[in-house]
Amino acid sequence: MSRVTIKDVSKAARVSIKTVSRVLNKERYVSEETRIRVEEAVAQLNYHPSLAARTLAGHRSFQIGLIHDNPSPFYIYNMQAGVGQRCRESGYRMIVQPCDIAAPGLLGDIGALVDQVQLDGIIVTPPVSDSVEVLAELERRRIPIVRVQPGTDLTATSAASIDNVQAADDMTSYLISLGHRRIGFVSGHAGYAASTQRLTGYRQALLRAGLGYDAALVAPGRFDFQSGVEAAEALLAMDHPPTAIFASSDEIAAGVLAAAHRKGIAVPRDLSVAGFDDNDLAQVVWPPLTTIRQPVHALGYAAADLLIGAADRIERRLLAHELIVRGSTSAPDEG
Amino acid sequence: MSRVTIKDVSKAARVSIKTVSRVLNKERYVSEETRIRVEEAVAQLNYHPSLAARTLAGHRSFQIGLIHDNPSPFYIYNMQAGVGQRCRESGYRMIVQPCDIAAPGLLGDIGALVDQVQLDGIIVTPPVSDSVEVLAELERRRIPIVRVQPGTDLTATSAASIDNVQAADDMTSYLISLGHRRIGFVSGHAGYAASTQRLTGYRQALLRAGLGYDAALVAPGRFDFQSGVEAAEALLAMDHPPTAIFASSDEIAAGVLAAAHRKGIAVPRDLSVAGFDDNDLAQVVWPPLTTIRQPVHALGYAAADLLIGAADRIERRLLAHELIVRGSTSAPDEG
DNA sequence: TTGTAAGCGTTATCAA
DNA sequence: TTGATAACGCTTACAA
Repeated sequence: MSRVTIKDVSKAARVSIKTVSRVLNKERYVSEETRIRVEEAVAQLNYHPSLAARTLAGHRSFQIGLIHDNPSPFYIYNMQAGVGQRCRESGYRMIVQPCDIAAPGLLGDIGALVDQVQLDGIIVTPPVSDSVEVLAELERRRIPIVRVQPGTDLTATSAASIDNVQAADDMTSYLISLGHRRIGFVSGHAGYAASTQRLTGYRQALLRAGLGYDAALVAPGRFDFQSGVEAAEALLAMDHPPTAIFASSDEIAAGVLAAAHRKGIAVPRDLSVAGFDDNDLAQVVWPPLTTIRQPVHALGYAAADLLIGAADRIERRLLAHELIVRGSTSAPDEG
Repeated sequence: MSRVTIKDVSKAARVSIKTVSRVLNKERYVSEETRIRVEEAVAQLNYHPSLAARTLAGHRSFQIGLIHDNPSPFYIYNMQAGVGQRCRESGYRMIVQPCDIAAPGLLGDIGALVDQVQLDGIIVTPPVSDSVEVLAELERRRIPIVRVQPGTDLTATSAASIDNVQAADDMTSYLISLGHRRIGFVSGHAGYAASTQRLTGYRQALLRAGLGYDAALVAPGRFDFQSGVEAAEALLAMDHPPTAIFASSDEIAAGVLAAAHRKGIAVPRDLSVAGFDDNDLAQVVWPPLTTIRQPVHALGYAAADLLIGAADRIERRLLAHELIVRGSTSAPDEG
């Protein structure tokens, strides 16, 4: 039951260890005949090279890290699905490290992860992607970084994003096309870049349509259910309440719907509710909601792809909204 | 910018490499004075031992795998949080591998993971935890396995579970204590062990209370929203409709609530709705729902703990329902 | 209690 | 196009 090593393969294929290594790493200068013999031996013995040995001897670990401190299970789930898919395609492993951005040992934990595992690259999702401390710690280690949806220092690292402004503009334009003239807006949490971007898109669409921007129609939210309830109650209590409300997240949208129901307002007949579908949440529970899907899976795939390589092969057609993918040249080659 | 090695530490502490290794591994026979000197050097140099080298030289990789094919983001999120927490406590890394239980290459993928990474142990969540093929593949590799909520072959491996029967019994008893005499039940998906267990608990509580078990009050569900809607419509259309409905999952419960609203039935005044809170979903959107919390985070923690050791230290008080934790003796020691 | 030397299974270097 | 040999950074014998 002991391990099958490269030596066993080399014996079975009657070549040197180095030649097996060449085949494994798809190096050039291996004759077709030799390659086939080696590959047969590999399959025959069910050989899997030791990652530890490859890491120690070479300069790649075939492992990438995914760091997050995100309260949304849906986001994490889809992100991991995308990153995981891209990893599997190239034989990489995904090391997931949930973290607490406010924890005192955070920097140490991340540093330890990078050093101990010798990660080939690391993906950070919001809000960690905008932590200057974390970014500084990672940069000191000269490890390829990809930030997902960075809100600041957009050109500092590789990044994968969607265009929140455009998406919010599209949704607002859609509501306008339905005939709405007074469209309320519930914003996201103050500190998040996405909040500002979505508001910008909303405003931009209104102005372009000649409807004007009325600050009274914008209520503050916090990306959660309760803030949606509160914001909707305020908006619906106005003298001239909006006929449509655009929520900055689906949890907010669910809260808006709940508030409308409480007031006996029919959705979508008397009130159109639209929202970003970050969480798949509202769609499941509340079909009357109109949503813009945030392609988190594709974001994860693109992020991993920037690390693993072959960024050109991204299937952009998968996306509800165009990804903005910026690559760095320091990404390692595919293995 | 090159790596800090054990050699650098040994020089700084003026001891041999082996002594540093002893301190790192908390071996005995190191004088207090030496240990302190080494630890200072480690901190000073910000030294992190190479996992690859430790794995290659030793017989531990300090990495455990978490395999899942579960459509519930909440489940995955909480599971990872629990496993991740336990890993961090002992310097282990968590390798997450989402999979498709129906994919042809599944067994090969899992085998490759175990062999390449030399995992110290592996955690499998439902429904993978009941796949005989996967379990056989893992057992061939003699790797410590922990199954979460196994439905079959309960004694085949280490496992972490909650008592679904007891939890459903408790919830049903609670509804009875509220005065309900006709309590509907919406079951989960047919193939899942949890479905049967929850139904058993429901029935058991009814019989004990002398209310009798009426199969007409049991409607089939599939753990999702839509099946909850359909089941509730059927139950509420009966000549003597139930005054309470116990849903086997929170998504079902959300569907039940939606159906009740559509019929103009007030919840919880005219209809009590109860459900398992697997997803945190219903609690967020619908406060009138009574739920039994499934302590997924604790399940993950316990599962990782079985692998990493020190099973005794589990905080059982965290749990809504007692965990059933069965350990094997093959778990590696803490590092 | 501490140190020396021989691996662990790969890749990198250099030679053939 | 191939192969020998020295790393890689650590742990495990085995000595001292």
